[in-house]
Amino acid sequence: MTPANTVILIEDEPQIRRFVKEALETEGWKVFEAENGKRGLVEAGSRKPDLLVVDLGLPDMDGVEVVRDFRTWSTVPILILSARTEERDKILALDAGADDYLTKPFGIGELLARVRAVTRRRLQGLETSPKQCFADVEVDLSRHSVMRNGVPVHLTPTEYRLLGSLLANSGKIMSHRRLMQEVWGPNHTESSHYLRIYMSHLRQKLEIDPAQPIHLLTETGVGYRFEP
Amino acid sequence: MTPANTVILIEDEPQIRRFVKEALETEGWKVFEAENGKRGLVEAGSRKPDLLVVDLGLPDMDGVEVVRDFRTWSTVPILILSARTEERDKILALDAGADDYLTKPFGIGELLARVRAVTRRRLQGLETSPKQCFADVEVDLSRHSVMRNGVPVHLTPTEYRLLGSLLANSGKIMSHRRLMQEVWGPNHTESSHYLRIYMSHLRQKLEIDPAQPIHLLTETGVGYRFEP
DNA sequence: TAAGTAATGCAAAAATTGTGTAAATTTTTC
DNA sequence: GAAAAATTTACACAATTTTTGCATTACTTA
Repeated sequence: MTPANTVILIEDEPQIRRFVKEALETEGWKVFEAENGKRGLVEAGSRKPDLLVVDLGLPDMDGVEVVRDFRTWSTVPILILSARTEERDKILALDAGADDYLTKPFGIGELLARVRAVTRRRLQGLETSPKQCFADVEVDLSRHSVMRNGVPVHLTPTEYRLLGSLLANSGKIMSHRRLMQEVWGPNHTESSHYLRIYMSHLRQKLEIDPAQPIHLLTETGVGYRFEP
Repeated sequence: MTPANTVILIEDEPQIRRFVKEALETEGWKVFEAENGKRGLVEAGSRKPDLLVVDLGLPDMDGVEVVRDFRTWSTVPILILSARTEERDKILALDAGADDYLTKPFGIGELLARVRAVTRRRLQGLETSPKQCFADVEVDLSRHSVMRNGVPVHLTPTEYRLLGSLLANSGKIMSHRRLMQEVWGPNHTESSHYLRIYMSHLRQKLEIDPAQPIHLLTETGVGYRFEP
């Protein structure tokens, strides 16, 4: 878990709360606790959680009510903990918007595995890809997108590979031979002719003054270099 | 009539298979059965399912292996049925990519509620709301409905899956290979010929000027992208 | 510092590859 | 068996890569 993800744990029994809290913390979760439904909803509203773990049997309101209320404004995953084994209870909670329902007593391992399963899809979607910026240009190599002043810039596949190769070795000099090999493959290492043409294209598209490049630099007799 | 959702049921015991099949059919699922893992994977590859229900104890291979194999090319939800109550088994299956794990014996009601929970999440997808709008078009993936200026637009199942795949990854480039895998299954990754034909259909049906698309965009040599 | 040589930049062509669309044919579905 | 959908076939068109050609810049040495 890269950035400490936040979970709200709504559970009135202190022992179970402590047990679950410790388990979640071993997986890198930042846990906020609430001992009743009302406080839980307030916490959920202010902490911007990535997950809710809710006990069904709360002192002030039913857990299903918590789920319903929360679902009116958020799609964050909800995992239910409950001592109730009745099928009717499970159906009610799941149809109210819960993602999973775990019956007490349960093992730490299963709890954590279900948490992983329930948060997996969301994590995939929220994964922020690394962006590289220079001047008025923003490059997201993994998403294949280049923006200039917020306007998309179209690059051809070859232009893309060349830019990627330079950016991946930002600041370092890349020899003609090395660049040719990375972009055109191992059979095109003699000439650096294509390189000049495509460097020219990149400068036209990305440099403020293509004739006086400040980021896509020539190292005469050696190769090229990207300077951030 | 909206096209029925498809589920592959991989289960060797005939009684349970019939029991589960009938339950799913009452909810409008179109059920394809397989009595072992190999056949199940073949069915999954050719039927383009929206859900997999897998028994862990299969005669030819372990259910976890089925999950792993399937997950190499599809993100469709997987629900595990199992007689094994060991925590270790649950953890293994969930971490292999299953979305939920139901222990035998189980009730019809709980099974269906868990199916609803698991597919609801999928339709909301990666942080996408159930309804997506662009230009004069309104798409509701959960209802299988597409409207244009309030008028229903008919899409064939393939057109629908392709649109769904693009919308679920809104803004990102989807490679030919990835789209072919998601829409035509793991055995059609070489050619991107169908893709061009169905992209053309979608543009005819959804773009204001199909010859100058502004939402269903081509990334020459790479793939396609939906721009909201 | 001027002239010569090597290296680089760039435009525009030809060649190649990728793409859009219609229509005919086969397969599936009801 | 009729209708819908998927697949196959065919070809015009567009984008990209490669080739060609030459002007410009950077280094070297007299």
